[in-house]
Amino acid sequence: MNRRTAKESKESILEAAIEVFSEKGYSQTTIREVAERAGISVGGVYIYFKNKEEIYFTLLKYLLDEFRERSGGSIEGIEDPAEAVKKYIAINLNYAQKFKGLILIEGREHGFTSCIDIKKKFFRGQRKLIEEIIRKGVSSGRFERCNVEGTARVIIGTLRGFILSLVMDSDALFSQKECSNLILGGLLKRGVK
Amino acid sequence: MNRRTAKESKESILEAAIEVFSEKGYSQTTIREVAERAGISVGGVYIYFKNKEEIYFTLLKYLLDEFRERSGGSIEGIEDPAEAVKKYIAINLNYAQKFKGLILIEGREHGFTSCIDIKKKFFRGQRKLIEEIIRKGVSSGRFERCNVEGTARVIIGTLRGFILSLVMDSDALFSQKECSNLILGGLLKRGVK
Amino acid sequence: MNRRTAKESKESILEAAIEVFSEKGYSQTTIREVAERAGISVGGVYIYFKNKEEIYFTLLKYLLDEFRERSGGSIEGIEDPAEAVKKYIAINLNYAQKFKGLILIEGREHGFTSCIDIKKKFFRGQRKLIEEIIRKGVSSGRFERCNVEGTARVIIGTLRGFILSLVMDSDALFSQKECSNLILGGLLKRGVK
Amino acid sequence: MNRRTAKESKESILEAAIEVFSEKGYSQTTIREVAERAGISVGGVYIYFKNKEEIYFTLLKYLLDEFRERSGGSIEGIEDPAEAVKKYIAINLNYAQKFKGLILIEGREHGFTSCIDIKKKFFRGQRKLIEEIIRKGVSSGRFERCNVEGTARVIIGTLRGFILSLVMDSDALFSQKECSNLILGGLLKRGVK
DNA sequence: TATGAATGAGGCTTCATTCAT
DNA sequence: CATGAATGAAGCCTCATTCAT
Repeated sequence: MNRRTAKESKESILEAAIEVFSEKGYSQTTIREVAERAGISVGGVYIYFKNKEEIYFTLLKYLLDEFRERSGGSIEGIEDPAEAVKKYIAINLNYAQKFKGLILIEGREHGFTSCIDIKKKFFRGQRKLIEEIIRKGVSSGRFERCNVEGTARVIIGTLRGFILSLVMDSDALFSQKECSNLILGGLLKRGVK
Repeated sequence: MNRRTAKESKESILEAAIEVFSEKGYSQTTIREVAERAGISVGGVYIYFKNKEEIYFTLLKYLLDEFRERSGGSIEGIEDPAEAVKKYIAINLNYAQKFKGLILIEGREHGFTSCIDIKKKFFRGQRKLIEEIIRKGVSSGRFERCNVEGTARVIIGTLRGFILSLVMDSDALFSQKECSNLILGGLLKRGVK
Repeated sequence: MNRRTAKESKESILEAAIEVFSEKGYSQTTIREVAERAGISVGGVYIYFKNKEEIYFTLLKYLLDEFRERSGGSIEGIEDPAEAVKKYIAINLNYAQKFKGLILIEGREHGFTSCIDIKKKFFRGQRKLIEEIIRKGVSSGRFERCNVEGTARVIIGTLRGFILSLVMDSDALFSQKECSNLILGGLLKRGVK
Repeated sequence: MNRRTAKESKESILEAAIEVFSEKGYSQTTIREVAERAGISVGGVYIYFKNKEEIYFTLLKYLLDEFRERSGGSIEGIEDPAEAVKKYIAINLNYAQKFKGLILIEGREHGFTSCIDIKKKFFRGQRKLIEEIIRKGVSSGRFERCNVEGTARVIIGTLRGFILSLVMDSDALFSQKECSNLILGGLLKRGVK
C-alpha cells in the first residue's frame, strides 16, 4: 500500500502523464507507463481518472490555465508595447521548453471535442492579449498601423511554430532575441520604401 | 486479376497512405484502411513495403523531395528578395494546406530515427534557401543587417507555426499577406528609432 | 462514526444486495454498488461477508427460507386441495414479482455448489408440499388419479416458467387465474373420455 | 494457419459459442474459451464477429429461427389438437435439452435491446401457434371453452419453466408425458363440479 | 504477385479483494 | 469496526504482420 494521500497520488499521476505524453504523444503513451512512473498500479490510475482521455484533458486544462494566468500577469504592467511583445515571446518559449510536446502538438491525433474546444478558447484568449498589445502600440505610435487581428493571428502562429521547432529538432533552436527582432523589426530596411 | 503494374500498385498505396496519414495521424492509421483505399489487399501492401514505418518514411521522403524541388525552382529566378520571401511563404502555405498533417505534425509520435534524420536534412536545406535570400537582401541593401542564420531559423519556425495552425484550427486561418507583412515589415514603425 | 450495529450493517448490505442482484444479475453486480446502496464502504462489506459469493449465498438462503415458511404457513389450514393449489400459485407469483431475478434466474451463471445444493433442497421441499396437496386431492376424490410425483414436478416447473416470464417480458404477463385454471382444469373437455 | 474456409471457421466459432454460452451463461463466457474450443485464435474470432454481443445475437437468431421452422413444420399436419399439443411439448423439451441454457435463460443478464426484440417476436410467434391449436380444439369440441390468449400464454410459460428446470437441476427432470397430461387434463376430476 | 484468414502481443478498462490507517 | 486507496489479474478488443493458397 502506498501512504500517499489521494491528492498526492492524483498529482503524481498527472506529473507522470505530462512526462510521458510529452515524450511520446497521446497514442504512444500507455497507461502502464504512466502508472509506473507515478509509482502506482495500473488500476490505481483509474481511481483518479475515468480513462486515458480524461488524463489528457485534465492535463491540458491545467497547463493552459496556468499558462494563461502566468502570461497574463507578466505582461499586465508593461507600458512599452515592444517590451510587452518581447516579454510575451519569452514566456511562451520558456513555458514551451518546459512542457514541450504536450500543449501544442497533439490536436488532431485524437478528435476529442472537449480538447478542441478548450484549445480554441485558449488561443482565442491569447490572441486577444496580443491584439491588445498591438492596438496599444499602434495608438501610441510605436507600431505601424496594421490589421490588428490578422497580425495577432500571425504572431500566435509564429510562436506555435517556434514551439514546434523546439519539439522536433530539439537541438536546433533559435534565440528569443532573434524571434523578437523579427517580429518587431521585420526584414525590410527602415526608412526604405 | 489486377491489371496494375507493380509501380502502379505501389503508387496507389502511397496515395492512399497520404490521405489516411493526413487525416488520422500515424498511430490512428491502420494498414487495413490504407489497403482498402488503395484497392489492394492487406497482404498486398506488404509486398511493396516492409512495414508501416517504411510506408511513412517513403511518403515523407517523397513529399519533402518534391517540395524541395518545387520551392527551390520557384524562387530561383526572383531578383527582389522581398518578392522571394513572399513567394516562399506562399508556396509553403499552399503545400501545407494540401498535405496538412503529414509533413509537420507527426514526428514525435513515433521515434523513427530515419524520419528524424530526413526531416532535419530537409529543414537544414530550407534554412539555407532562406539564408541565401536574406543574405542577398542584406547585401543589396533591401533588408536590415541582421543575424542571418538566426533570422532564417525564425522564419522557418514561423512557417511551421502557420502550418500547425492550419491543421489545428482549420477555420481560423490568417492570410498569406499578413504573414508576409509581418515578416517583411515587423511591428515597429518605420523611421522610428 | 456510524451508528449502526453490526447486525444493522449486515442487513443493510443484504437489502442492497437483493436490489442490485435482482436488477442486474450476479455477474453485473459490483460490490461497489452494493456498498454504496447500503451506505457502507467497500471494505466494510468484507467485514460481514467473506466474498461476493457469500453475499449471494446468504441472500438466497434467507429468501428461500422466508418463502418456505410463508408458503407453508398459508396453505396449512386449507382443506380444499384446489383452493390450496390456487393459494400456492398466488403466493409464488406474488413473491416472484417482488424478488424477480434473484431466485430463479441466476443459478447457472456461476457454478457455486453451495447454491446449487440449497436450491435443490428448496425445490425438493416445495415439491413435497405440492405432492401432499395432490395426494390429499386424489384421496379425497377431488383430483384425478395421477402420478403424484411427476405431476408435482410439472407444477413446480410451470411456476418457474411463469416467474421466468415475469422477468423476461415484464409486460406480457398472464393472470394467476388463467394459470390456476389450466393447472386445475386442463385443456380437455370435462366429461369427455 | 488453418485451412478452413471462412464459412467453416465462422461455424466452428458459433458451435463453440453455443457450448460455452450454454454451460456458463453470457457473462461468464470468455472469448478466449470460445476461441479455444473453436480452434482459432482470439483475434480470429473478431474477423467474423464484431464483438461478443454479436456472437450471442447471431446464435440466438439462428436457434430461434431453426426452432420456429422445426416446431411449425411438425405440427402442421396434425388434426387432433391434443396430439398437436403433445407434439409441441415434445419438440420444445427435446430442443431445450439440446441447447439448454442458451435460448431461454439469458435475457436480463445483458440488456441488449436487439436480443430482447428478437425474443419477444419469437415468443409472440409461438403463442400464435398455440392459440391456433387451442382455438381449433375448442371449436372442434375437444377442448373446454377458455380464454384462448391467456391459456396460450400460460402454456408458453409452463414450457419455459420446464426448460428452466432442465437447466437448473439437470438431474431432476419430469417426463414429457406428465407434462402433457397436466396441460391436457388438469388436476380436477373429470365430471366433477 | 495477390489474397485475406489467422495470429498473438499488447492496450484499455473493470473489479473482487486486501490492507494501512 | 470502518474506510477507501491500492492492487493485479483478467476480460474485451485492435491491429501490424505473416503465410497458405
